[in-house]
Amino acid sequence: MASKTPHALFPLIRKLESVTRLSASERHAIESLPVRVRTLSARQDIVRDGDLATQCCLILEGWAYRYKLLTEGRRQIFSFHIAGDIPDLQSLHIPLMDHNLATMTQATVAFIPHESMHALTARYPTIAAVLWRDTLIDAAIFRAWLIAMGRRPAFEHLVHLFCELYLKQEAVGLAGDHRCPLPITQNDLADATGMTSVHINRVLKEMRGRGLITLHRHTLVVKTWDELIRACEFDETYLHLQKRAVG
Amino acid sequence: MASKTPHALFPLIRKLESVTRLSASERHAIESLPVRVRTLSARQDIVRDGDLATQCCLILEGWAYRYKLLTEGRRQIFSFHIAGDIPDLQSLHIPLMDHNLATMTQATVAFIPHESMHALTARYPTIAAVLWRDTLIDAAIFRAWLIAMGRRPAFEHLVHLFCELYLKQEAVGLAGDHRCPLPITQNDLADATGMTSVHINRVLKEMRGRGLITLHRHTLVVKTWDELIRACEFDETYLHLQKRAVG
DNA sequence: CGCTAATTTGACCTGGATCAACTACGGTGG
DNA sequence: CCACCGTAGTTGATCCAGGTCAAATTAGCG
Repeated sequence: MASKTPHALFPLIRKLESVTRLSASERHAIESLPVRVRTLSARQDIVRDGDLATQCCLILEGWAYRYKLLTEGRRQIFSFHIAGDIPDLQSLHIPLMDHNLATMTQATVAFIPHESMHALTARYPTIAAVLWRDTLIDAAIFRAWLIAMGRRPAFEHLVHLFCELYLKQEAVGLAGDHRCPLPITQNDLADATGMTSVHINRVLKEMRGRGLITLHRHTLVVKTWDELIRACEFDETYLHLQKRAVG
Repeated sequence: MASKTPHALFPLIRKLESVTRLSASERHAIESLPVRVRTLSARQDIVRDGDLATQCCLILEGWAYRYKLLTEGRRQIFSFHIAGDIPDLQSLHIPLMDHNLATMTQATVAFIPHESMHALTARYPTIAAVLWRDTLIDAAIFRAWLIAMGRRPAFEHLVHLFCELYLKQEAVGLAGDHRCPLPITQNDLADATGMTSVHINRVLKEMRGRGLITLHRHTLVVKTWDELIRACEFDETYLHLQKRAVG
């Protein structure tokens, strides 16, 4: 491994190997996937609601998010994505998009044709299983968001989201020392939580006031992790994070 | 086909064939799955939050639902399931349950060991793909629920849910003529939509008043489908229903 | 018939929305 | 270096959708 130059799909391989051990041929098959790497500017749609997707998008760097627009300017954000994620993996089996995928920040992404993914998963059931699993975790996160929307008050809801985003980043080495990037606006937080940006602002003020967190210049600083966990009954099980199998 | 006695897994085969054509050996492999058929009474847990699942549960008759409990008696319902659904298919790749699955009504279910499912999907990528697709639609429905929770007022939200439940049942022949079973209480509707049962009751009254629907004795009667659709900007794309490939 | 769970209604309350400024700040161009 | 501008964040005042509490009323069901 150390002798090879890092492959563009390394983030994907790392993710798969955190769940299962890949054989040499499996690893080789992945590395042979045809990829098109692109750098996109912030706030740019990657696939749109209504599109027929023909490729998947692996995030190599930066943030992306998924959302849907309703009438009267309403917007619902479904998820935030970081390096290693394939936010539109679901399009592999449901090509007709029912929502949008866009960059949040400037981002580097790798596009992989569905065709190649289908060939890969048909030949290597293990790889198919791990990718499938990934989409299931995606769904588990949706369920967590449903709980937050339906049964948590605003304060708890937002704390819960922060815990999730911190842990997701920590798992891939993007967060640490109680601090992580959070390159999203209060308006985005509002559309992710079903609130208004005004109320997000007030809840953040309250969180600062209680000495739980700080959110400044797109950086989240967690003051007291334990209290944060307690403030929202956070149970990380649903994220199904592995203990860093591969460095 | 007509010469065979109906197999217990026929609802599953029908679902798979509505998406793809199965070869004789694929069909045979499914019919050879070891199943344990049971009839359960209403409101009985099938798998619990925290359990390590070892089998999947195919619903043959009746309703099931998934939910999670929080402190102070809060409950969030994630989904309702009918014949043909495998509500815990996700446990195949994430055995550690992060929520509960229970019957809503008395129900007949078929249990299939994970082991057999793994063997089946490893051998038949096509079957794996269709089952994977099914879990992706599950996720698509979660997204629709997120929108409803986050960005729809109560009335619209509930109308949307009714449209979804009607169409899901219609697709498998359980609804028709603007009428379908809805064997759930107003309290369940409340926990599914993030409201209180009092408010559900008032919204239902309003819906009756506007002549949109009737909900009585666990039967939903749609008075004017078009208005219902319009009242909640319903777009059925996310359900990815097939045009009845197999009868 | 009687018991329990489910539905319905009324009175009142509140978390978060709405509306409307105002402030801070990172560019950008002169 | 500063003036300008657009985006994002902050704050106050007021409002209302939906929650809470409590008490009937009705439906199932053994």
